[in-house]
Amino acid sequence: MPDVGYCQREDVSTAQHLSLKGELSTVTASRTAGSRNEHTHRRNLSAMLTMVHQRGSMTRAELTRATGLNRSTVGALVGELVALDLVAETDAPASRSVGRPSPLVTANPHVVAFAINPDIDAVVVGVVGLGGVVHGRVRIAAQGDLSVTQALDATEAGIGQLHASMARECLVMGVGVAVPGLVRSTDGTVTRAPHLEWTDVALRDLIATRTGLPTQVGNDAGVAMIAESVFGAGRGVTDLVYLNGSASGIGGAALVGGASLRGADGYAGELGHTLVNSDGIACHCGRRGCLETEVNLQRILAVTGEPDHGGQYLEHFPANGSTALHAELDRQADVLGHGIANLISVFNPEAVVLGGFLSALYEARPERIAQAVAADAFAPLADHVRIERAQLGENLLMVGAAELAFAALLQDPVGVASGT
Amino acid sequence: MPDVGYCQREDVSTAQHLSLKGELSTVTASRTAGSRNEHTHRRNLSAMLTMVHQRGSMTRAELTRATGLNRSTVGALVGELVALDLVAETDAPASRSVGRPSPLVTANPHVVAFAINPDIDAVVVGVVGLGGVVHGRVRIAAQGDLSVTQALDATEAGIGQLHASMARECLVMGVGVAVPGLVRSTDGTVTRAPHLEWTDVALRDLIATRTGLPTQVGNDAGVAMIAESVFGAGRGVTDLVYLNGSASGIGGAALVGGASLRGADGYAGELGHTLVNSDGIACHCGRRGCLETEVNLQRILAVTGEPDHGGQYLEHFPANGSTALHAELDRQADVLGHGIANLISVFNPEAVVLGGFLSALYEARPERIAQAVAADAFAPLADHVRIERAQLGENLLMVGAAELAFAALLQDPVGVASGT
DNA sequence: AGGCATAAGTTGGGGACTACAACATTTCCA
DNA sequence: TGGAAATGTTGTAGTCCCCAACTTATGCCT
Repeated sequence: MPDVGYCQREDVSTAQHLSLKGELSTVTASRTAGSRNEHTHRRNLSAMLTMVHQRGSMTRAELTRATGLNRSTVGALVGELVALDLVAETDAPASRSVGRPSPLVTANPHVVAFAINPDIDAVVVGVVGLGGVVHGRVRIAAQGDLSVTQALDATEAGIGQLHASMARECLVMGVGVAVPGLVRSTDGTVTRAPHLEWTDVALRDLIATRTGLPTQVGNDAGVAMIAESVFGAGRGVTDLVYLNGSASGIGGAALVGGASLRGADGYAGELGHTLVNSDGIACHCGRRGCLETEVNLQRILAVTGEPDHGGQYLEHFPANGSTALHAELDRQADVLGHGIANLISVFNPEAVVLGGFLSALYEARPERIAQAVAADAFAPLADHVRIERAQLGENLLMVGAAELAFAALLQDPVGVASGT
Repeated sequence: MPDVGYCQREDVSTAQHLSLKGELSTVTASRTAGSRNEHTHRRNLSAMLTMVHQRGSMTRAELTRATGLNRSTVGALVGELVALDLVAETDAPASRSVGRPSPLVTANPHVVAFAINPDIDAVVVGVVGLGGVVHGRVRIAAQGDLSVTQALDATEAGIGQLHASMARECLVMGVGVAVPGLVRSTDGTVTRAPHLEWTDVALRDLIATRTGLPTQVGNDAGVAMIAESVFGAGRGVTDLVYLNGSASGIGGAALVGGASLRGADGYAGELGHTLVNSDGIACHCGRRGCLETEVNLQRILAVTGEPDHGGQYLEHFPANGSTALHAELDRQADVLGHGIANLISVFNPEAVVLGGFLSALYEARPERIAQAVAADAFAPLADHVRIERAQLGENLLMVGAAELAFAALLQDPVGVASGT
């Protein structure tokens, strides 16, 4: 019997996000010759659970239309999800139209995942339910720079705290971790996290053993992109580029044909290290003129003369700042526009979503960035692209990391939920 | 993971083709739509036909192992493909191992597609069979620059010539077109082909009405990438970047998680217009220092003082050229290395495949390019990436374009073949 | 208030597909 | 020459979905 879900880590990691990606290497399959009819059933359950999770409540009628399946089929499938306690059916809300009211199907928010985000000075731990509901979060400050051991301790402590305050009926599906660094997708190892100064940390296994829960690890920008694409500015978009500006640099990720861009090892999407200015300053990556050295919060703080206390300008720049600040914002807006145009040439996205201080920069200089993009990119590509600010605020990484943990459940509701 | 090759992400490019059969409208919602039992059958047939098409002959036993399906199921499926005349079963070759010999299943090379490649001075038309066999090709020269009408006439003439010489039993599945320019994937319109000076040409419909055959249009680099990924240097690779250097510029394409990168409108992959040198010369795209202005065959010809007569240096550079040539090759090798490093940061590919004069450049300066890549890219990404020369020669675009035409058949053998 | 139209859930029959097991066939090797 | 290994073939059972007919629930109109 294939014990789907927890024990097969490769399964879950390749199935990250919404899409099923088959591989052509067929050697591994011979053991678990999958029953195909059964798989049809699983796919339909998966599609249905994914819909109510992502789109919120839906009536059974809406589910019928959305899936194209027969009413009777939908009824049976929903019943199965209800029996697994993954969704709940409630009576229809008052009078919306003629006809017999259709029951409302809602993802059970008490099916939860823990979300972990280790950063330089703290670990943030949250608990997130199906539907993207953040039930709670705690921030556990580090003493000095965050070591791996500290991170593990904080993870355990945070989960413990949240566990105590959680509703009794909560069902924990797993742990999702968003790490600011390169994460190898095959085994969830943090190959290199520059700001944490971590190298080759087998984080997935460490957290999995510490917590006893199935764990998934992802790059923070990738995780944020997933969150925005499912619940935020990228809703319903299949091709988008996400750029996040934090105090420590620019992270990037892309959604390509509805699937997140992973690359051969999971390292894809280092969009902060694409060239925007050959004459620029040296980047810590060894190159010169990377996007993240030219469009950079520290350089803005240097102009304003402020110390960096972490969070300023991640949402807004002052409209009445100094001339020097305005000049620097102009410069960075131009460079960002060039960088975006470059990415548009590569990805032809439907939308470009900006988070962190890039969102603030876009708020401050929307037309300037749009002009730089229009000037640089091929017209057919630039014409249709939407530039948008990220919509999910402080819960961005929590929701996204939880999404990592939910992926296995969403892909195979019966296998994962009934095995628990 | 129970499912192997037969559960790949549905290909958007083929979805549009299905719609003309008046199929279910579930195509548009394929990401979330429900799955049916008949889909299972279709996917399995598709997987099997795709395998014999791409890998060449396989025994039924190999198919059984590769799909993980039951022997009886495979027998029935193969029988169906034989009945449709899409594959042929032949007796096993002499004694390869113990046991009853397994019949050899081979894609029927007489199931063919026409491949069209309009270029500045000519249209090349070919006829390609399943399995990637090029049965024949003709080149029809243009008078002056190639107009759309000329291209259509040449297409018709070329198909006519090839038709006359084709085996009687050939079954024509459609037409695939490789165009040097931006092609909108939704309707096969050539939005802009700079070197042909075409703008907004509804090429798919024009050729479809002219020939009476279902037609697919793609960008030439994308088409070449598909060919290399299926039959050439990118065999078995799911994440690769392809760069092709022609006399008129650099085309690019990427394979991402086993699917070709298309973008929202199909324009993705303009890798020749990514920045490599802010101080570089102006590009026809309006920017400065694009990869294709810095790594450029014309600039090499300018150094050697030769006139451009089309085909030189697309395979080899002379080892004993002038000092100026060598200096220029060095410079271009360095720039190409930087550009590749940039793309590696973005895509984290398993392989980078170089075609056209870039292949010749890599042959001439392998270590120099490798060094530039290693110096610029993150070590974890650069370490594993293979840089390779394209393997398919003059048939590259023929095979790739035919692949466009075969896509619908490969995805739904019964629907397409029995409808013919 | 009571029918009528609309919309949707429910139930049972039928079709399509795959798995499995038992049996038949072919080849290699001792 | 017979046994082992590998494979094809056939019939049964199980799963899943669709369809049609029936039932239930609501809004609207007379």
